[in-house]
Amino acid sequence: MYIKCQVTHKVKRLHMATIKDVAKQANVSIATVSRVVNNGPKVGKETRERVLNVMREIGYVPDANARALVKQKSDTIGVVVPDISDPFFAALASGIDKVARKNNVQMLLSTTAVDAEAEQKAIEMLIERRCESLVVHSKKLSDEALLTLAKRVPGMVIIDRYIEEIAERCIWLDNYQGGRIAARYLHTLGHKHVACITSSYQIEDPKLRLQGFTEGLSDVNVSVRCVEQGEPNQQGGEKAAQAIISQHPEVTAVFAYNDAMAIGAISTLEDNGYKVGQDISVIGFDDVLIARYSRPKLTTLKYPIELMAQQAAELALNINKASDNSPNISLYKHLPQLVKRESTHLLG
Amino acid sequence: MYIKCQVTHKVKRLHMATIKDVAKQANVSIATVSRVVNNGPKVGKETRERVLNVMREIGYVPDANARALVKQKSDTIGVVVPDISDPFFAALASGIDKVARKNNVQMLLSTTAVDAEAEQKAIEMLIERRCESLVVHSKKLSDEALLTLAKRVPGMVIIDRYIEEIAERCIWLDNYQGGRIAARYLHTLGHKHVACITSSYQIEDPKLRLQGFTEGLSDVNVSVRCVEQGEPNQQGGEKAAQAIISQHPEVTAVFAYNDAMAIGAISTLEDNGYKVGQDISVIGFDDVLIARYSRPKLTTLKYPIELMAQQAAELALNINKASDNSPNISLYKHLPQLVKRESTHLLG
DNA sequence: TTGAAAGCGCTAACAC
DNA sequence: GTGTTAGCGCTTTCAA
Repeated sequence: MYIKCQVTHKVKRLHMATIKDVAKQANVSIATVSRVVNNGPKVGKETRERVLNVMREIGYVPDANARALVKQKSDTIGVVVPDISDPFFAALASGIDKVARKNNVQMLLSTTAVDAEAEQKAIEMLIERRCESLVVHSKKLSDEALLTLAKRVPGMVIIDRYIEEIAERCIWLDNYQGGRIAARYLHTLGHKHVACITSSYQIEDPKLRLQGFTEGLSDVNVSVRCVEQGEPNQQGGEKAAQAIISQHPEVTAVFAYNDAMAIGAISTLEDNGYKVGQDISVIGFDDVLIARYSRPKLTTLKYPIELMAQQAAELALNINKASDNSPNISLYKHLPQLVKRESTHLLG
Repeated sequence: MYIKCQVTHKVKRLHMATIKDVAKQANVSIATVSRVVNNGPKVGKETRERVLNVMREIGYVPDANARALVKQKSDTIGVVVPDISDPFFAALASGIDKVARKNNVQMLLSTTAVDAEAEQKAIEMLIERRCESLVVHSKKLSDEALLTLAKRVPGMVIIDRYIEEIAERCIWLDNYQGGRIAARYLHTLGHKHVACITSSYQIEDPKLRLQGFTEGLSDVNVSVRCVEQGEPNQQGGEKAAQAIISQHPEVTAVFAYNDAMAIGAISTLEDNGYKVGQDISVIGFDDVLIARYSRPKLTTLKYPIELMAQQAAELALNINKASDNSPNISLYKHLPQLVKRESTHLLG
């Protein structure tokens, strides 16, 4: 028994100080220590001082895991995104982080490949960690899978996707209208020969944007000359533009799936002697950082992702508190906003 | 007593299923359930099946907090950065996330304002969460403060900063040499009238880069014509360039503190009739995404932050395992690499 | 192969 | 004001 105690003690030295250590040193009970740690109400001024000092001395740091265990909550908001190095998702994460900080909550980030299984696992991991709030960007999981998950986790909200059954927990962008807005603008500028660069990824967003674009255009009796697919990055945009100018030299305006593709397209166009913003118009989508840095500055549709992320975080955090059961769902649908810069021009 | 039990039971229904629920349902002890959850060795095949089924049925998800408590480790790597929406730090986070995923570890992100107290608190919070590994980017905390923290947390590594006493836990970039490299290159191109745009933030990096730049230049008998300070962003670069062209029109080359400032400078320059890459050269620092998207494409010094972050994460993770006590510290110092693109030109 | 029991560090009654 | 105590959900000996 002696030996065991000694060993235990020895091991302890390597670990962090616990509430017991503080209690012993300060000659109080652990309850009292707990009270001063949590700024509890009934603690003698002198006692509090003494405990505080001991805490400082031995470098006591409360164990959040233990606390989470007994309180049944971890003050953590979980976030699922495909890739944090993508500026779009960085903005998303940043928005969530801002409201998390304001609410004294930590952000736990889980990245996924763009892959259903990875998405499922990422969410599961956050549930294991007992995140009471979750903001999930998922493109690959089925509606059913997401629904099941949502049922299990009341504080889970979906961002960038609309699922009717849980509409009150979806913060999303109307991609279809985005396409229409682009179409209308190009029409206003007088363009009759337009092309569209879309993403080859099999998710809804590009389809909806293209559909909105096409329909918006056909409303004014112009039809899309050609649709080029590609990876949704600069290179994809470059290749697509190549195809467009070689096969459809009559085109005077291009609507790209996102800013990266738009900028890739611009690069190809300029390299081939076109003056973007004079000879040809290019319009992007998202309005990420590069849209402002590019030359010519990119006309694009602003995806207010940071704002949406903040809203999503707020929602996720609030569901668990006072559940405002009359949410104004109409506020959850966002519309992209046209940002006119230099890459588009009035025809003729 | 009855009442209490009932109440307890009622509350339980709202919460997640626990190991006990599984045990009861499957008619085994919690020890057995634990074994199957952790793929323990000695469990009867039939028993395992039964337990697995029950787990699925009642949707059991182990509580990571409880596990962390008893195992005294949380399989979490903590990261401290000022602002995740900054592409530079997004890249840093992404690097860490990659190795975290590979090691089945979650990433806990803590952002700070650029402020000593916030940095301290961020780190403390991660210690509370019992992150066994930490990667910290801190510019405002003093060496002493960082040293104290490092002593308390063996798995803490510092990134983007060198502190001699814990050199074996610092992954850093030689900013001074970066400045020299820029100087040498500009000299090679024949420039004699050069300016420097530096950051007004009071941290070491800009000072070192400027010092390296100045000394590198004076080695070849050219002196820096003027040094403009500004916020380390596009706008700061714009203003600085304004000052340079109005006060020192003879300047033919500019070394900017970072890519954002460089691009701001380019923007002002072009707006004032200069052809960057022909009339005047601009060189940036970092090589973030925008350097490749800008027009002209930016010549810059690559800060291999993602690589460094991976190395930092690897180091932080390994310190706690087999402590390789003969680390090759020389590998921890990184050199920025010149990336020649279009914003610089041979003079004359 | 399985179960009983002792905690991990902490909070929250409840008692004094 | 302060202490005692019963867990939170889990892992891990030690017995059986």
